[in-house]
Amino acid sequence: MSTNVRRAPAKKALPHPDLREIPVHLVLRALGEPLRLGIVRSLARAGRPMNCSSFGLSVSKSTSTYHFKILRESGVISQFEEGTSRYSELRETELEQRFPGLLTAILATEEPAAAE
Amino acid sequence: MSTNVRRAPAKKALPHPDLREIPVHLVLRALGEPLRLGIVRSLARAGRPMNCSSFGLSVSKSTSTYHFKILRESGVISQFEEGTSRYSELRETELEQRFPGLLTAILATEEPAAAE
DNA sequence: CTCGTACTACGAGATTCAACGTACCACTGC
DNA sequence: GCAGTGGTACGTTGAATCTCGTAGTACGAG
Repeated sequence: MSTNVRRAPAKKALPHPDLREIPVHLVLRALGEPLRLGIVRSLARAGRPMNCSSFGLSVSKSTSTYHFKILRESGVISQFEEGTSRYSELRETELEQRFPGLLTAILATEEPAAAE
Repeated sequence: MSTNVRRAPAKKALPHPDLREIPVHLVLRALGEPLRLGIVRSLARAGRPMNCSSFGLSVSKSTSTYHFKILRESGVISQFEEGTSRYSELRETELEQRFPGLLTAILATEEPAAAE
């Protein structure tokens, strides 16, 4: 074969809701859960997509999937698959446009000693 | 008796949590409920204490009490009794100090057609 | 093809939440 | 005193939420 960069990593996007159709109380409810808020904080700190398994959450795999799904369905994060793993990313810009200042205000809050 | 203004209305305050001890996820959860968010919006629009019964909520008395209690316990509102009724007030200034920009950002969101 | 990795979907259990009715208390006005 | 108003507290019920285990899919390495 010509080169060794033949195959791009196959970023497959998953379906995401249109943020214009998300009422603010859904976002608040999604972030009103310590575990999910922690995920969002990590994502914001990282500033780039993160592998689901690199959060070091202390719950089972199926429980993580559940929380990531809620975050995705409430428009807070977007996810795409790359190879064998799934990456999550904060929809920071869109969120800022839809709910100006909201995410910033929440993230500015001090952390209650990150669950390690 | 001497005069008819003898008795001041007897503003009796109720116990409220110290906002410094409220983690942000509690506030988010409290506001992540449409009915409670509606109450907070009304309070913000009024800009002054409101009688519990003047919200015109379409739930039973005991349910209102329940939601007001949650808002009070999560530090969002304060309540005091005056005569025979109880008034609620947004803890706007304290909230702004504890979580700068948060309440503003939330209230700036358009309302999904106020439940009438 | 087989194995291991990374994650999902489904079903089940425990806990929490939202709504209600009833009973009750404090105050007002008659 | 007695009734009415405005609200709480308690117990209950149904729904939603959170958690997990199991089974299964999709991919990459060998």
